[in-house]
Amino acid sequence: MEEKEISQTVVGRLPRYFRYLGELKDEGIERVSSQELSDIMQVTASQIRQDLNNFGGFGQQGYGYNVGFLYDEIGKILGLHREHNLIIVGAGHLGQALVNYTNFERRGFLFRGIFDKDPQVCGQKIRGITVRPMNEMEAFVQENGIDIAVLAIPKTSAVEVAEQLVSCGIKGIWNFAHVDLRVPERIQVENVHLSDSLMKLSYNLSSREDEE
Amino acid sequence: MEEKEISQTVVGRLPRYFRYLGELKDEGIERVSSQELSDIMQVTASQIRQDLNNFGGFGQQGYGYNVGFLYDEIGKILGLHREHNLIIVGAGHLGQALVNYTNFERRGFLFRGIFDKDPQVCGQKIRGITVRPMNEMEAFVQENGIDIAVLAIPKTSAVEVAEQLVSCGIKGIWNFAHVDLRVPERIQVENVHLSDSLMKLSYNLSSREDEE
DNA sequence: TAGATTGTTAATCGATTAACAATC
DNA sequence: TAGATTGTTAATCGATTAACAATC
Repeated sequence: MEEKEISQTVVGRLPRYFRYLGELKDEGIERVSSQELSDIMQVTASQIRQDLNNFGGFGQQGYGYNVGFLYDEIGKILGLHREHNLIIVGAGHLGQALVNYTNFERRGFLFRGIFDKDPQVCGQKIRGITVRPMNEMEAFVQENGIDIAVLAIPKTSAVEVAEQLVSCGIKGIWNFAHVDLRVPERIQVENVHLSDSLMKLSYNLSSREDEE
Repeated sequence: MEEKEISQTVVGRLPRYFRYLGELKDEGIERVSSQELSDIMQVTASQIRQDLNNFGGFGQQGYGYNVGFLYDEIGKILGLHREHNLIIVGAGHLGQALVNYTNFERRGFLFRGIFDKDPQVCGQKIRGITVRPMNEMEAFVQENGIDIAVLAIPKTSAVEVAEQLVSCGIKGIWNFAHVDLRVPERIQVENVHLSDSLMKLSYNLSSREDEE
């Protein structure tokens, strides 16, 4: 389907376009030019046009882009037109926070199961979803068409759990554990390394001080 | 102090170097060459040398890099040799998850206060830290030398809270709200847009399918 | 000294911006 | 038709990789 491979740099910008277009749509705005979007989003109009043209000509010369149409198209590109079945591994604070964050569901990311190794936690319900023991995970993934697993566990167990998930056919891993997972190329991994992010902030604070 | 501005691309890689060097150090390994590190980290040796040389010559020809020394140096570059005083705004699930994540503390990021607009939540303690009402926030920041604020609140209130924080002298904002904050240039903002991250994963899952 | 490996310059590659012809 | 704005090519800029002289 895809002609050329799209760079991750471009992919990383798509959600932001999607967000701003959604806001414009909510405001009832029907059309937008790359220049107008450029002013709002603080990126160059040129970059916007280049980015969008990776996926096809969504605009019209002399008119610009139809907000609703472009919003829907980017949504489709991002795969938001279909539902994803997710499980969360790790029912700690972070796992709970993610389950309770309803915005994911609105975008079609549906939490189907929660797993935890702690027998004390198993059986409890989080937002209506029962926490299950780890030994039920692999069967659950296969029986419920789970495509994404969220790793909200310490790095010590993440590598092993990732291997289990791969072996039972998971397609994507949203990894909050602070390790780089080595998985077959067909498996998509998206890392959220919170402490890396905080260190970046720390660096920028220090370097700013140095300038003064 | 800094000679030239370091690109955010390079800065973004530093925490990862730091992590791997920490692991080598824990294993008792004393020296490492850029080539060895390259094999472990799956980046080119050339990039490692270029990145490190942005900050000075940490290695020695014919020998490589001293693991402990390089680890400490990168730590200093990242500003981890000094303590940071943080507050969390928003005592919801995410805010609680962050407070309970002890690794930040180990790196010198100390949570000094938690704030929430819900009177029901105020007065409660999370990991020994009392949740305070929002109207105490500005004074608290000034009186306790808070340099970083963590925004774990919905986007609807994030813009306003960010303005308050800026006005009372915050230096950095770790922003988990799904908005782009517009703050003066001197303020550092580091965004964690979880839904953007999930959408990226979703895109990569879809594009992978298309290839098959 | 010989071998190893850095620091650094030069070459390549990719991403961003500028420019403009195509066209609505 | 005239004006506006895209889609796209060309120019620039920055980041990555390769190569190698410096040096431990």
